[in-house]
Amino acid sequence: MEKIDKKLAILEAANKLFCEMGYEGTSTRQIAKESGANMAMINYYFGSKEGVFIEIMNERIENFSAHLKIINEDKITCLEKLHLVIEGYATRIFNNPSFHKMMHRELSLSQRPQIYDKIKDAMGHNMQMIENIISGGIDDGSFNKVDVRMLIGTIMGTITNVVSAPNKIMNTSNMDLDNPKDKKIIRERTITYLKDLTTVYLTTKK
Amino acid sequence: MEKIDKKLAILEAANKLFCEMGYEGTSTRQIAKESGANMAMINYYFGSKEGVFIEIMNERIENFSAHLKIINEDKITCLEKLHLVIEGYATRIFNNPSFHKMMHRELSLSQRPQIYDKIKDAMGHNMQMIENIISGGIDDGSFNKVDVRMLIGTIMGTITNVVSAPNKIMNTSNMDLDNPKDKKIIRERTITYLKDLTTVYLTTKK
DNA sequence: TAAAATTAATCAATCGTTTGATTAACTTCC
DNA sequence: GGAAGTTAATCAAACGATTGATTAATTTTA
Repeated sequence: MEKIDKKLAILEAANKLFCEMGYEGTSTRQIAKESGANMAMINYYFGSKEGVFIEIMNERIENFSAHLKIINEDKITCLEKLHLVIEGYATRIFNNPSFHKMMHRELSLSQRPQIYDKIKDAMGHNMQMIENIISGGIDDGSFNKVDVRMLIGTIMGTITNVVSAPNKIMNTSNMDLDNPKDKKIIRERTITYLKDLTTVYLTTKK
Repeated sequence: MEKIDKKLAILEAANKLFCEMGYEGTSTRQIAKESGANMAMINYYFGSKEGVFIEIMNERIENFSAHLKIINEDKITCLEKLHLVIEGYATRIFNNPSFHKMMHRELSLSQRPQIYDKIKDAMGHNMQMIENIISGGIDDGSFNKVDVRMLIGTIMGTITNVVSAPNKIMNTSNMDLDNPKDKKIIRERTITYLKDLTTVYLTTKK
């Protein structure tokens, strides 16, 4: 036997290709070539091309969901909690923008039901957690009474929008999220803005 | 003999299928079957499958851009202008959510460069117009000094987010954007929220 | 009747998947 | 301890199906 990590190699290659080319746009032959594995290994390990996709998704979503749980237990104000969530959420997405784009692509296509449900569940879970934070602030009077789920949609949607078209936000044509320096600039600007927006909207006395 | 325009029939069928199944996920044979035309007619009229796609995109984007131009000439306050833009933008997108999703799919995949550039140009043009409105408000002192392009990203991103996962926003599991009644409820809630958000954020005196 | 529109048939290429054979490492048994 | 048996891993080749595109023949239109 040569290598035992061929399975991992396939997952990594497939992940990269799915992000870049999309699911339909990636062939099993490309995955095999990129990973250095034989084509048959894909079906041998994962049953099918879709099996590879599902495994990648499951892994990522688990990993993603785990993060938010910690914040809600800290003994800090609701606004500080929310700002921690924004920071964490933005950091995660900016660290892997292409995967985040692929997730939304899957969500908007709603072809593979297994994946579709998985993503929606994960997103729903995250939303519920953020909703608890904001609702907590409203209940104790520190936040204005706002449309909570819409505000969550704003936070997520703004970040997604920046990630999918960073140059449109930055108004320059050579910003690149793959460049660490550029990425940091864009991410920090996004976080600063979202903190300001939520603070004003949630705590301004009319 | 049925004397309906086959060229138009192909465009309509392709548009529907591309929205539902994605570009790669749609075959020329499906388009032919759905439109009632022969497969060869697709290449006869449009040269290629991609030719069909590009024609659909060009048509839509032109149509979309035309709308925003009117508003900026009205003799109303900047805030009223912005709210008109929000209404118009939301209404457009909610009237054709599947096309809007397809546009973002294309944008996130950046495969077909011709299409990619077209979308980015159109979006950039729209953003510039909205930016002028908000910047105008900031200049005449009626708006706070905010991160203008980020705020535009918020408006667009929030709407996109609602469209791509309406049930997550509405916190119900049976909302359907294809149902006119549901669509109206979701759209109005989105517009109301965005008007409130922008008003508070732009006009609150600190 | 010439041009335009439409058709069925076919093209080479590529798709995801499956096959049967081979390799290397570990178990079992005498 | 070494031959025999068992296992998972890997491979090249081929599978049938489908892809987008093209051909050549036919029909419709003007």
